[in-house]
Amino acid sequence: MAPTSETLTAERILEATEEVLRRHGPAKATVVDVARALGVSHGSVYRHFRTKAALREAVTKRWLDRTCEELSGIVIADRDPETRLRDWTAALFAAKRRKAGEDPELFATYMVLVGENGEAVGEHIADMTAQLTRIVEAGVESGTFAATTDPGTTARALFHATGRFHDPCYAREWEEPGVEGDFAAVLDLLVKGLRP
Amino acid sequence: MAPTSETLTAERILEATEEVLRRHGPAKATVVDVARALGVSHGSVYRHFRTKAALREAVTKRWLDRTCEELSGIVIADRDPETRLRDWTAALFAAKRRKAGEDPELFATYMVLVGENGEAVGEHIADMTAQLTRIVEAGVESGTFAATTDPGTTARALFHATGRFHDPCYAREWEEPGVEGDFAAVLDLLVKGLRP
DNA sequence: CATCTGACAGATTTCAATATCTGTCAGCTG
DNA sequence: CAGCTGACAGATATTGAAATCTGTCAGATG
Repeated sequence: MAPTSETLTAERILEATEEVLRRHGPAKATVVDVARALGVSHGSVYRHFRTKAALREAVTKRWLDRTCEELSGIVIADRDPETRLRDWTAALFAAKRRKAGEDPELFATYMVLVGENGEAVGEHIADMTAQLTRIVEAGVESGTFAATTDPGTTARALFHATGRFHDPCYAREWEEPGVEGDFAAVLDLLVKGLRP
Repeated sequence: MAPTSETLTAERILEATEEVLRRHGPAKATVVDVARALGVSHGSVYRHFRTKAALREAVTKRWLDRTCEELSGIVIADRDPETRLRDWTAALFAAKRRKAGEDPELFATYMVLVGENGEAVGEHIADMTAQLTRIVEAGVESGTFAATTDPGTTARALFHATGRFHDPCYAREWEEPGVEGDFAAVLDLLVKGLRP
C-alpha cells in the first residue's frame, strides 16, 4: 500500500499480490491493483513477471511450498516409521483443515489458483509423495513395512488413498461429525496393509 | 419432441428432462424447454414436480440409482469375498471412467446436477457403502477378512480410500497414463490391510 | 544504462436495459 | 371434475455498449 522507495523485487511483488488476492479475491485481483498497492506503474510489474498468469503461478507455488515445508520435519523425525507415517498424514490433514476452517475465503482463493495451474499442483504432489517415499523407505529398511512393491509406488498409493483428508475438493466435509473416525479407519487399514 | 397424446406421467417428464439436459446442458435447460419437448404447457410439468429443483433432483436420483444397480450383481455373486471386493471396486472405477470418457459433456452435466443436490449424493453414497458392507460382512464371516472394526466402518474406509478412482471430481485424471497402476497399488494395499 | 512510466490496441469485464424463465392460479376443455 | 392452459408478477439470464484490464513499447528518469 505504502509507496516504499525500496527497489522493486519479485519477492515484494509476490507479497503485494498475496495481499491483493486476500482483499479482492481471485476474480477481481488485477495486476493494476498490485501495482497500485506497491505505488508503481503496472508496467514495472511486467518487468518481473511476463504475464498475469505467471504471477499467479508464482504465488501458488509459494503457498504450496510453505505447506510442504511444514511437514518436512516429520519425515526426518527420530521415531519409528509407522509413527512417522501416522504423524505425517495426520499433520497434513490437520494443516489443511486448519487453513480451510480459519479463513475459508482465502482458502477458496487458493483453490481457484490451484485449479488454474495444474502444473504447479503436479510438482507439489511430487514433493509430497517424495516425503512419503522417504518414510516408506525407512520402514522397509527397518523391516516395519513389507517390501512388496517399490517405495515410490506405495507412497503414491498412500497419498491417493488419503486424498479425502487432504484434497481441497473435500474441504467442505472436513468439519462434519465423524471425519476423525473416518480418517482413523482409513489410516488403520493402510498401516495394516503395509505391515509384512 | 413429438407431442404424443399419451397421458403425461412423471416418468415421461423425467425422460424428456434428460433429453433436454443432454441437448442444452445444465445451465440452459429450462422447464419451458421440457414442456415444449413434451408438447404441453409448462404449467403441466409443475403439476408433477413442485419446482425446477425438484425435477432436477429426481433426474439426478434416477442417474445415481442406475449406477448403483449396475454394481448390485457383484455383491451377491458366487465368488470369494476378496474377489468380489476387487471386482466391485474395479467395476465402479470402470463404469465411472467409461461414462466420463464416452460423453464428457453429459458427464459434466450430471456433475453439475450432483453438485446441486448434496442430499441425493449422500443417499447414493449410503447405498454404495451398504453394498460394500455386505461384501465385507461376507468376508468376516468366512474368515477371509479380519474382524477388527465393524463392517460398516470398514466399508466406509474402503469407499473413501478409493475415492480417487470413482469420485467425479477426479474425472479428468482417469485417462492419464499410470492410473491403472495407481488403482492396483491402492487396492492391493487395502486388501492386504483387510486380511487377518 | 538499467529501471520505470504512461499511452496505446486488443481482450475482458461491468452494467443496465431487455428478454426469458419460474412458479401460481383462475378458468377452459374433454 | 381431473387435468391442462396461458396470462401474470417477480426473479433470473442475455445482450451490447461503455469501462477496465492486459501486455507492449518508445521515451522519461536518475
